[in-house]
Amino acid sequence: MENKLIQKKLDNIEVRCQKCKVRSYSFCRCLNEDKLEYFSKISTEKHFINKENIFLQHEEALNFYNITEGNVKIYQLLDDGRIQIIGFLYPGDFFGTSNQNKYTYSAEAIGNLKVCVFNQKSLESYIDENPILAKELFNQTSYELTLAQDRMMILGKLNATEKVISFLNNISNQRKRIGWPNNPISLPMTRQDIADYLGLTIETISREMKKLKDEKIIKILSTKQFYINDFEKLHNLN
Amino acid sequence: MENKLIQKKLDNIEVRCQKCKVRSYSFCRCLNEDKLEYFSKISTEKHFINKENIFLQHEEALNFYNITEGNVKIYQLLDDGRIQIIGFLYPGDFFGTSNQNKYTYSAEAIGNLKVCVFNQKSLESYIDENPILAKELFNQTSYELTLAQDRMMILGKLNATEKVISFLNNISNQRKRIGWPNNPISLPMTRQDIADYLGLTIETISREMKKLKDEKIIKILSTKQFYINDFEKLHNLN
DNA sequence: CGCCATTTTGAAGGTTTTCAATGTCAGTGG
DNA sequence: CCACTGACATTGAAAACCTTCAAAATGGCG
Repeated sequence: MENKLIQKKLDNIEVRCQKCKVRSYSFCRCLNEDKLEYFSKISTEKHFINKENIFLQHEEALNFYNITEGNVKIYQLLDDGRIQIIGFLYPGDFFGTSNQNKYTYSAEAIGNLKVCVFNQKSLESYIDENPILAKELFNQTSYELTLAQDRMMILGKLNATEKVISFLNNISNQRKRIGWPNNPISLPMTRQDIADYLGLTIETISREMKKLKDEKIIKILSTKQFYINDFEKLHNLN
Repeated sequence: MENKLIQKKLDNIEVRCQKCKVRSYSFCRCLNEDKLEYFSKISTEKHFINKENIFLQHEEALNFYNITEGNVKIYQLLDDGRIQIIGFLYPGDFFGTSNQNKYTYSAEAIGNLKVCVFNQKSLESYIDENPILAKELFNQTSYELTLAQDRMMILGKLNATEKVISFLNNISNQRKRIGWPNNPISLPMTRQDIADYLGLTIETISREMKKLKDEKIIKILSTKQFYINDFEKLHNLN
C-alpha cells in the first residue's frame, strides 16, 4: 500500500521535470532526457507566498533553489537596517549560493512563488558525477557576474534619472528573455523595492517616474503597471 | 639544433608551472602534479608595464589570464567618459571572462605585471577533459559573485566615509589572503583609481583619508602607503 | 633643482535625501 | 453601498552630502 503511494509520488516527480516550463532556460537544460528521471528525484517542489522568506543571510546554507514560477528578491541588510537589494530573480533563475556554508544574502518571495529545491550536498555529488552541470553552472555564474559588474556601474556612476531608466530597460529585456510580452509591463515589486535596488529613496523613484511620464516616454497605467511609449528614447537615455 | 632549443623551451615552461608562487591560491591548484607538464604547455607568460592595457571591453575575447605578479584594474567606460572600476585584482586572480565572445570589461596593469595567458578555446577544451577544473572555476566564480554582491551594498548604500573605510579594510584583508604583511599597507593604485572604484571623486577620497588621519585611525606615510593605528575602530566603522 | 603630474584644500553649487503632509487604492465592516 | 482603515505612493520644502570648480601644495623623476 505504502509502496504504491511512493511509486505514484515518484511518477509524479518524474513527470514534473519532464514537463517543466522553465527547463529550456534553467541550468538543468544541459541534462539529457534520460537523466531527468533520476534528476527529478533529487529535488522537490515548494510554494511560497508574498513576503515569505525562503532563507536568511548567514543561515546555514542547506539548499539551492530554481524558480519555476514567480519572482524573488535577494537582499543584504546592514546592522542599522539599511537594505540593498542585490537582485530581482525571474523564472529559470538559480539561487542559494553560500560562502563557508552560510547563505550570503536573504531571499524573499515577491507574490506567489514556486521553486525547485535541491539539497546542496546532493546536488554537489550529482554534479561530481555529471560534470557537464559544473560547466553549465560555471557559465551561468560567469554570466551573473557580468550582470553584477554592470550593476556596479549603475550604482556607482549613474544619476537618479539614468538609474531608473536602466531599471525599466532591464525589466523590459528580462521579460523578452523568458518570452513574455514586454509592453505593457507589470512591476511585481513595490516602489520601495525599486529604491532599495537602485540605491535611491522611494521619493526619488516617484519623482523620476513622474518625469518620464511628463516627457511622454512612458505611460503609468497603475503603480504596478506601465507602458513604454518611446522605446528608442528609453534605450538611448541608457 | 632547433629541436634542442624547443626542448629547452619546453623544459622551462614545465618548470614555470611547478615553481609557480601563486599556484596554491590560483584556479589551477586543483590539478595534480602530474598534470602540470601538459598544463604548462597550454599557457605562456607575459609581462606588462604600468598603465598598459591587457585588453579592452568589447574586443574579441581570445584569452584568459591569471596574475602571477603585480596588480590589475578592470573597468568599464560610459560613452561620455565616465569610468567605473569593477575591481582591483591581485596575484592568483583569474580574469578575462566574456559574453558572446567579447570581453565584458577592460583590463589595465597597475605597475609591473606578470600574467599567465591561456587561449580561451584551448583552456575550454582542457576543462572538458578535466572536469575538476570546471568545478574549481564554478566555486571561484561563485565566490567572486558574492564579492560583487557585497560591492553593490557598498556602492548603493554606504556614505563616503563608510566607503573609504570598507576599501581600506578590503585592502588589508586582501593582503592577508596572499600572505603579505598587512601593516603598513602600500596602495598600488592612485587616488583617482580609488575614487573610480568607490563611485566618488578624488577630492572626496582625499578629504575622507584626512578625516581618518585626524581621528588617528590611520597614519598616512605617503600618498601610496599608510599605516593602520586602530584596526578595531577601522573594522567597527565598517 | 625644477618640472609636471598628482594630491590636497577651500568655497560654492547641485543633486538627492530627509522630513512632513497629502493623495490613492484595495480590503473590511457597518 | 459607502465610509473607514492602513499600506503604499506622490508631492513639496528644507537640509545634507557630495561634487564641481579653482587654487595651492606635494612629491616623484629627469
